[in-house]
Amino acid sequence: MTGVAGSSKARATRVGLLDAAREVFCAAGYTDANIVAIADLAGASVGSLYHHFSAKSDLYLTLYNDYQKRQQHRSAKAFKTAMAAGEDNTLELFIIGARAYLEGCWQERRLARLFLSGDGPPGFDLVTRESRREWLRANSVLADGYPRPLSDMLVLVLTAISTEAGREVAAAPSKAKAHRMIDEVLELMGRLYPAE
Amino acid sequence: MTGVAGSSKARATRVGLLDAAREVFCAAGYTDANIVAIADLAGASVGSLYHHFSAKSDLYLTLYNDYQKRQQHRSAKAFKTAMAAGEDNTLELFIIGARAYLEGCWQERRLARLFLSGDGPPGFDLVTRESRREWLRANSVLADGYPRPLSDMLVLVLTAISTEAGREVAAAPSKAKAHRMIDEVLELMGRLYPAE
DNA sequence: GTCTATAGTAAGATAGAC
DNA sequence: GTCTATCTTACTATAGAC
Repeated sequence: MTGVAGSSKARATRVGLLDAAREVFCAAGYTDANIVAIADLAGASVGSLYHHFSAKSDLYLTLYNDYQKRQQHRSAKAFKTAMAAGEDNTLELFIIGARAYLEGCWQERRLARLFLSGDGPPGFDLVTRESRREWLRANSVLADGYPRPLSDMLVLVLTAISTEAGREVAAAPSKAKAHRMIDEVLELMGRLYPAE
Repeated sequence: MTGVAGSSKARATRVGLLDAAREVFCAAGYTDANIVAIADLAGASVGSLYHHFSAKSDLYLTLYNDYQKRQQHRSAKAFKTAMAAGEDNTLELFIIGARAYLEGCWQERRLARLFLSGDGPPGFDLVTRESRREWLRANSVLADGYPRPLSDMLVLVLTAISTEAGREVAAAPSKAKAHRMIDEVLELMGRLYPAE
């Protein structure tokens, strides 16, 4: 065991802190979550916590970035599958990506509720807005070369719908209800097909 | 001048504090706004501020409720005018109310940006969600007796669109751009007309 | 009844020993 | 890397003058 062993123990501490943070944040929200409670639950000290993370917001943002990466991955996968199957309608492709996102909101509903609750660190809404832009950019790279990109306003509207629907899906009382909601909202998106 | 004179002076202090709070909140957002700075700008003391308002959040919520009342009033007025003119399509009525709301977002863009920024007191998103429900309830009372109410999901989607569009309108660089955005987004809402 | 000055409190952040 | 003890910052509350 050389330096790597210490590193691995540190990693375990870090992971434990993140697990504890997820639990505490999901239970109490951001504002009411207590740094001491997170350290305690992880079986670590406050000083150790601050060794691994620069602030309460850092813990929260790390959890968010991991979550976001998983959501991005789900959408990209669905998107690529649809393209490989010959789908070439830009709005349809967006809707397919949105379905993957919304199903992810149901699967990870505790985290989705947390991040969509509005109770985050100062400036968190800017981070989420940036993530959405990133999501769109990544998908539009995949759709590169397609003839008709969607108008800015249509994209804004579709994104707003996805976000709000995600909140609702994450709060749904059952899987069946969640899927019914998803079907409904995607049907509404489909009505937005650009008029000639 | 009896007790009323003192009362009137107190009222002036209160109004001055609210004006100062609006200025500081709009400039700095909620989190970075400083209670002392608000009192100073109003030419009052912190103790005086706490005599009139119970907390920083109380100042913010008072500003919000006033703003919300003005927005509600704009929508209701447009709504009633349209109904008097014989408009009886539920979605059309909603869109007319949304136009009034969005024009209000432009007129009061500093406040609109503040309240739509996501930087408010803990739990403020619940307050705004409640306001939206209130807005819908007030309007649906006006439209009482109409045959086809909109589905829950359609209402959710329309509300999400209005909110997000309001944010964009409030950030628009010119009146012309703002109105172009409003026209665009209302046109998109119109496409959501329930299919048979 | 209204305001000024000051103290209290809670929680996130940090310093320095081990 | 981890921990304990301490510090800082703001919001909050109150004592007492006018």
